[in-house]
Amino acid sequence: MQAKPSSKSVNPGSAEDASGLRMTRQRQGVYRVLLAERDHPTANDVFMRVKDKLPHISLATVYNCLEVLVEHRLVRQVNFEREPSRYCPNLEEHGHFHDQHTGVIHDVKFKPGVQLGDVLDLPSGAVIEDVEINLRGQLSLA
Amino acid sequence: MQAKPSSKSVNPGSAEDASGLRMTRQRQGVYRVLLAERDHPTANDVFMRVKDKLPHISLATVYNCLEVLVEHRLVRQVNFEREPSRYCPNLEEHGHFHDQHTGVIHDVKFKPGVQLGDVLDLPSGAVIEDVEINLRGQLSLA
DNA sequence: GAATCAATTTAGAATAATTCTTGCTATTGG
DNA sequence: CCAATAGCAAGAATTATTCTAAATTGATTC
Ligand SMILES: [Mn+2]
Ligand SMILES: [Mn+2]
Ligand SMILES: [Zn+2]
Ligand SMILES: [Zn+2]
Repeated sequence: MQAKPSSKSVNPGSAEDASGLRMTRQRQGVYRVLLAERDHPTANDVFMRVKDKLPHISLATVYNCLEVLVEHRLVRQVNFEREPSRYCPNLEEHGHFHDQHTGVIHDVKFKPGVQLGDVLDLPSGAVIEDVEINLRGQLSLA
Repeated sequence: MQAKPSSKSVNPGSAEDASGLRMTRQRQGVYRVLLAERDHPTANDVFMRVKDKLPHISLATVYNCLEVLVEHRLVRQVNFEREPSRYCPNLEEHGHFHDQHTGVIHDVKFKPGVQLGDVLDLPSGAVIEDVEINLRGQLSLA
């Protein structure tokens, strides 16, 4: 259990979001990199990109920032097979299509009104916290 | 390119399946372990179980066997987050539900007649080779 | 059955993404 | 300003998996 430091007024003048995330320069930088190009970069990709703005940032910090952004649900972590994790700022529920020809990962929207239970034979009493849909294939030009 | 050794008759007396997989003692043992308990064991789980029958088998061999069984589609590899890979002998198309309370992974069937394209807004021209659906949550007794 | 020779197995080393440790710095609230 | 807490950086550690190299197996041919 964690004793939260008492703050009477709601963080006056502090750069925290509603959930108490402190938006440091590094977290800001990492988050901006993710928003800038929505191409699902790896931690190392993010590291290389964020160095432009923050030349002294470390890879460990990039991992820390990504972790905290994921925990606070500003970003989603995407895992394909056993490849390095990728990160995605798209907060709508969506899946991913990995084009194995180009290597590009595309967001895939759910059709409106579709319920998981319409599609899958869920164990009775299952409370789903997280859904992950990953597709692999190719884009044929035809 | 691989020159296949010429065999006039179709492998008389050899223990190969149709696709040319040689069913060695080790591969047999690994495969049997997977069929015996359909609980999605890790490579290391398989290693520990198969040792009963093959005390000299190595972990590297278990990995090799699993890889070749996956390539030959006798077994599926299941990845949750960044946890160790798990292996599943259920060849029907299905998803997985990870009960985070018990740690058990349940197979989840697709409802009959459901097409991926009914549910997802696939990129046009996408040819899907592989579908992976992973759910995380809990089973409430209610 | 023996010779051949590629496929397989094994033990151990190597790899690589990620996590951990530790000492330092920055920020917060008082 | 002070004390407490949170965050950062550098490098070490972890660990699932893959690789290497040498020994073994076993299918095919003689
Ligand atoms: Mn890729
Ligand atoms: Mn688990
Ligand atoms: Zn995405
Ligand atoms: Zn399964």
